[in-house]
Amino acid sequence: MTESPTALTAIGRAGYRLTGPRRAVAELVVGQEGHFTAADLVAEARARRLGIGRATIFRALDLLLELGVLERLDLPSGEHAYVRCEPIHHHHVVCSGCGRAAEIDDAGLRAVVDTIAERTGYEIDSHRLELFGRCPDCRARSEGVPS
Amino acid sequence: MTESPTALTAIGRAGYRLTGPRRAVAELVVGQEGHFTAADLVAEARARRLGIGRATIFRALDLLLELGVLERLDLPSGEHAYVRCEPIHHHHVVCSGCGRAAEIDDAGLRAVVDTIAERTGYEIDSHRLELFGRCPDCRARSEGVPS
DNA sequence: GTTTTTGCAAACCATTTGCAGGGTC
DNA sequence: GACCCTGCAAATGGTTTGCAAAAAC
Repeated sequence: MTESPTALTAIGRAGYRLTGPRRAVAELVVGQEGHFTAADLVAEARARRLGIGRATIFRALDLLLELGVLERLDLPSGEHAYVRCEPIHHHHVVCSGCGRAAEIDDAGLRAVVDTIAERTGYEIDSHRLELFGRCPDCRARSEGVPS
Repeated sequence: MTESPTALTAIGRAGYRLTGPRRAVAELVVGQEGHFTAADLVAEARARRLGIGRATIFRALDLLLELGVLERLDLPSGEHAYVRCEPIHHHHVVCSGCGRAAEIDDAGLRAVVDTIAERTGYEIDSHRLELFGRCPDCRARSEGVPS
């Protein structure tokens, strides 16, 4: 169940130095349940007295983004948050209750993108789909009362 | 071809006061070709010596967002930008060349969202799809040289 | 030993807010 | 005339940067 190796080996393999602070940030990231902000990590690092500076956390996040271990989310509120993800899939359903994110595969989206490209004449390089809702757990927690 | 009325009548109809600064911002917005940032408008307002403060511009943008005349985009860079749009459609293809955005309708997306809801068990409240690519004009401008 | 990385603090940028004066309905 | 809106300047919050010391290779 250790997912840290993914992040850590990615760092090493990419030719970046495997330093203490980076390990620490990777661990913090792995410990996050749902989505989280840079500020969350900064706070947690301080709370645990890890002695890691803001800047280092931001730099580590950038690195993890670049390696595809994390993805940056833009929440409806405009906040920037991050979620862990597999380096391949690239869409998430984010729970507005607990912040947890589920990864989703194509689900027919490619066809939609192709349709749009055709209709608009644009050559589409990239896209981002973000979905927001309530996860099964959060629904169960509140739906026991059917009015 | 005047699109200003849309924005202006929307403001009035919604019960907000139709003031000089708001008119001015609406005009600036209408004059934008592609997407733009709040900073762009601030700079332009200052260049034209309109005497409108930053705060007012931000407040006017919020208003236009609320009225559905504008939509906020999160560019791949993480920047916040705005585009004019019809109050109904809610997805855009943004040109990375000129910044112009085309609106797109469903194009099968609803089915995709339903599929995702079914597969993940999430109850999906909202979603955001942003596409980035090159518009026909920008493609034509550079594609004259087929290798 | 060389090069990368870190921590700190200051700088920076975008956005928000408090408030007195001015404009709109 | 009452209330909404504006400008200003200061506060805020998030992110970046410069640089000397420390760590990794």
